[in-house]
Formats: sequence, structure tokens, C-alpha cells
Amino acid sequence: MTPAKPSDTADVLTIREMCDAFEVTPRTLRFYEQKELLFPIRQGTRRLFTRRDRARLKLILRGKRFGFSLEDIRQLLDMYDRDPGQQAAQLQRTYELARARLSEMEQQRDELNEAITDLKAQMAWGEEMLATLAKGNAT
Amino acid sequence: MTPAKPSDTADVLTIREMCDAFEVTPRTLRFYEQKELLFPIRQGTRRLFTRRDRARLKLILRGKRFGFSLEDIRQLLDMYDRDPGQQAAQLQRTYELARARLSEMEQQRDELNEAITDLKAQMAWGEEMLATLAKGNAT
DNA sequence: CGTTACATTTACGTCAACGTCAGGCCCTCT
DNA sequence: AGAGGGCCTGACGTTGACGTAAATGTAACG
Repeated sequence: MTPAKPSDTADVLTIREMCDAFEVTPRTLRFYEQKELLFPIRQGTRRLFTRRDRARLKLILRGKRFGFSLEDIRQLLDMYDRDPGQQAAQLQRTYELARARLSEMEQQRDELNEAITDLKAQMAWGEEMLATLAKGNAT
Repeated sequence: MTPAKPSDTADVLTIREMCDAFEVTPRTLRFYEQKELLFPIRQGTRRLFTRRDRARLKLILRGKRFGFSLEDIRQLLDMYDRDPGQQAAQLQRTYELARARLSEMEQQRDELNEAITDLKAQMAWGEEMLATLAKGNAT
């Protein structure tokens, strides 16, 4: 009576197991499937996520962290398992996208830093004001 | 016959003058009015932006740079000219919001930096791969 | 057989800050 | 009178990544 509950230790995961493993919602997985980012196999109507899906999802989430859009990610993923021969060219392409994204991120960071500096300056000004007003209203 | 074209050097600006002065579109100004961020006076159906509107818009744009939502900005602006007496309390409130926003920005920057670092690492890995593949395919 | 507990599909809703028409008024120059 | 220009209102469209609701299925437990 081995408690073979979910997917019986096979190397496929149910949607719930997948969600728990990656901290995403079922909606997200279905959404990704619809967007052709994942291709779970079907047992009747249910989805079973393979090792390949898990690898892809890991890459998807990593890509998201870097700010790539799902569409970008899909293209990269597609490229890699469409023709597993043009390795160099593919890596090249990936590399270019990464470089572009990287400079975007750095620029964004710089703008953010500028804004932070400015906001701090404004706040320093605000502190003066507060002090002044406090003196004025002192008992 | 002074060529009194737009608003005749008075201290009100037409929508176009306002747009040119602040580099925004008419749509934006109308939108801000609808959102109760600006209150241009009406000459018939046309808008005339006063000095007060200009001051507010300046603050709005500054706020946006800091990542405040229009709704946040509206509340702050409202607060300031609803009761022009609670200066200290208002400044206090503004200060709190600014502090909160500041830490959000700093966190965001940190996450971005982390992602940048990670992406760079990935890219270094990619370079190795490219080099390896290049050797393999060398003539 | 009934209930519980997930699963599925379909499709509309969300959020922000505007963009983009479409249609119409009013004034001015020619 | 016609053409042109600027301004107006009103309302739908955009973008991305899902959330959420409704109706249905189906598998297993008891």
C-alpha cells in the first residue's frame, strides 16, 4: 500500500506539484502553456509536466528576473530546441539579447540612482523645513 | 497693433503654451485635469493654465520622476492646498511617503544590481561556451 | 450514490497613464 | 464661402502577465 498519491514518483509532476515546486499558480502554468512556453503532456485532460518542462520553467523564471518579456523568452527557448545544431549562432543571438537587456538594466539603475539622490536632497530640504516649523511652534 | 497672439503676455497659458513649456501633450494635461491634478480656468470651453497650475505641474512631474503614482501625487497636492495651516503635519506626511518611496527605490535598485551581476555571470558562462564551440568548429 | 477535492475550459476583468481616433465648434485668412 | 488651424468632448485601444468567475468534469473516498 505505497501511498502512490500524486504522480507516483514518476518523473512527471501534476500541476499542483509543479506549482509547489516553483511557487507559481496553476493559472500561470496554463498561461505559459498557451503562450507555448511549456508543453506538458496530457493524461486525458490533465497536464503532466516533464523534466523538460521543469527545465524550461526554470529558464523562464530566470529570464523574467532579468526583465525579459515572455515573448523574448519564448523565442530563445524555441530557438534552442528547434534546431539543436546551430549552437554557436544561437548562443550568439542569446548573447546579443542579453547584452541589450543588460545595458537597459544598467541605464535603469543609473536613472534610479539619480532619482534616489535627488529625492534624498529634497528630503534634506524637508528636514530643514520641519526644524524651522518646530522652532516656530515651540512651546 | 501689438501681435497679442496667444494669451497676450498675461500670466495664463493656453494648452499649447503649457505643453511646450513642460514637454507634455495636450492629452496629458486634459488627463491630469480629469484626475483632479490641475484646475485650469475656462475661457468659454478653452483651458487657461494659471501660475498655480504651472507650480502643480512642476510638482507632478517631479513626483513622477520619483515613481509616485498620480494618485499619490494628487493626495499630497490636495493636502497642501486644502488646509494651508497644518504645514508641519503635512510636511511630516510628505516626509513619510518620501521615506517609504525611497526605500522602495533602493530595494529596487538593489534587486536590479543583483540581476545585473547574475546576468553578467551568465554571460561570462556564455562566452566560454562560444569559445569552446569556436574551437570545435575551427578549420 | 453523494460529497469532497482538484482539474479543466472559456472568457471577461485588472492596472496605469495616457494614445488615438471620430466628430464638431469657433475663429481667421483669403 | 471655403480652407485651415486649434481646441474641445467622448470613447475605445494599448500593454503584459496574469486574476477571477462560471460552468463542467472526473476521480477517489466512504
